Amino acid sequence: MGHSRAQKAENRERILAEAARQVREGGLESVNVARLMQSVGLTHGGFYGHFANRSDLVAQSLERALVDGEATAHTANTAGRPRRFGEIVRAYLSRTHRDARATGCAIAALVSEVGRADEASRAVMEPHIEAMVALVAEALGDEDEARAMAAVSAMVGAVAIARVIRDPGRSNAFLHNVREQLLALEPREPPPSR
Amino acid sequence: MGHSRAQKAENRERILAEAARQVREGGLESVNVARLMQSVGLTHGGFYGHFANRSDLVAQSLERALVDGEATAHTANTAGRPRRFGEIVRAYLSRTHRDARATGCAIAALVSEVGRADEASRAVMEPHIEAMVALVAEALGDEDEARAMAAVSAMVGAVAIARVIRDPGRSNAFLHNVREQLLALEPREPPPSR
DNA sequence: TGTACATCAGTGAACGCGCGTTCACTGATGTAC
DNA sequence: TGTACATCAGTGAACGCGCGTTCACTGATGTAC
Repeated sequence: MGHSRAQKAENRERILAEAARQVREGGLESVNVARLMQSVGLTHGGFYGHFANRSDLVAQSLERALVDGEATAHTANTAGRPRRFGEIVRAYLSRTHRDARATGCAIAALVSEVGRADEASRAVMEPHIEAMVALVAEALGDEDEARAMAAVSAMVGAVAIARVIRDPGRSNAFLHNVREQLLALEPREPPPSR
Repeated sequence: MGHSRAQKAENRERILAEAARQVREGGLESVNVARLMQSVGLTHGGFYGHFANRSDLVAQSLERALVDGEATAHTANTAGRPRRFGEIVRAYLSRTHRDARATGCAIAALVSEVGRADEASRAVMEPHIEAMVALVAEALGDEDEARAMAAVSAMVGAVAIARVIRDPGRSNAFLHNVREQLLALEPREPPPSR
């Protein structure tokens, strides 16, 4: 067995990345130390060499999920900021994103749960919400963030709701309708090109 | 101790109502049989005279939470349908509603959680989402539900997000901004009076 | 460059606690006569 | 209307399982000389 220092860092990394997936897939409470370690090919005892305890891990994996999710959710297939409003909306309100719970936006995956979590967890998610609002406001060319807040609420709400609706057709329709409504919002200053 | 049949029905009722509160306050997984029974003044053993098991209770209390929440969330201080769009939005996106997790809309309290729950739980929430969309569409005077879906997404998303934001001022501002944006949506056919 | 020892990442058995569930029991309710 | 018995709502001890956490141990890595 390779037990080098480099290996340790790499293992910690894999544990955290996997936890970030599991947290989005099953919620904060779904993370199980033994199962998590097993899914990374290690045994549960080693866990405490990487994290103080389960709750430490959960806090860190929430942050990680939020960071990882941002990339997937609105960058989809393009790269780098600043992005066009239409691109963000289309990526976020796509079927792909709806179906990619484990890798998609952690806000949509965990909002209602984090809303009743302890201050620490809320503090972790909060700046990511602000960042998303700022990103959307910028894409809209707005100086104040009012429209962006409404758009972000609608995006997060729609994806979360679309995941509840079992019939694929109706779920798609929901996503589609909200997407069209948002795309009708006009950027204030015309974006770089169109 | 009164153990009459009428008492039993009343007790079941109190257990369910309390579970519906707890489910919204702490999530589906937070319901604890012994604690629930204690909070209703009974002992845990008696629970199984009322429900098949914990998961049966959770399913029923989710439905109950959704029903109870509808009343509180958009009826606020008025009574009966159909309602004006502005009234619904103002009630839903109020600080009162944000702060009333245990008694407010169960969709906002539990969307992201139910989105990854089993088909049964999703089937319980789904018609309540449809009902909310229908209510809003009616209030908007829209024949199709596209705008209503966007409005519902924004309402649910905004309340869930506002519960994450710790600073009361910023949370209020978020709620306020989304509210104003939604109020700008014009009912198509003028409502009964204004 | 090689050897000896210390360090340390990971292992897996064991522990304890919380929690859902069962069950023999109690005492009141309800019913048959 | 009263008595005797059956029913049944609720009690609380006990059980078993899942799960977080600990810890003595192993064997490879890394370092001192």
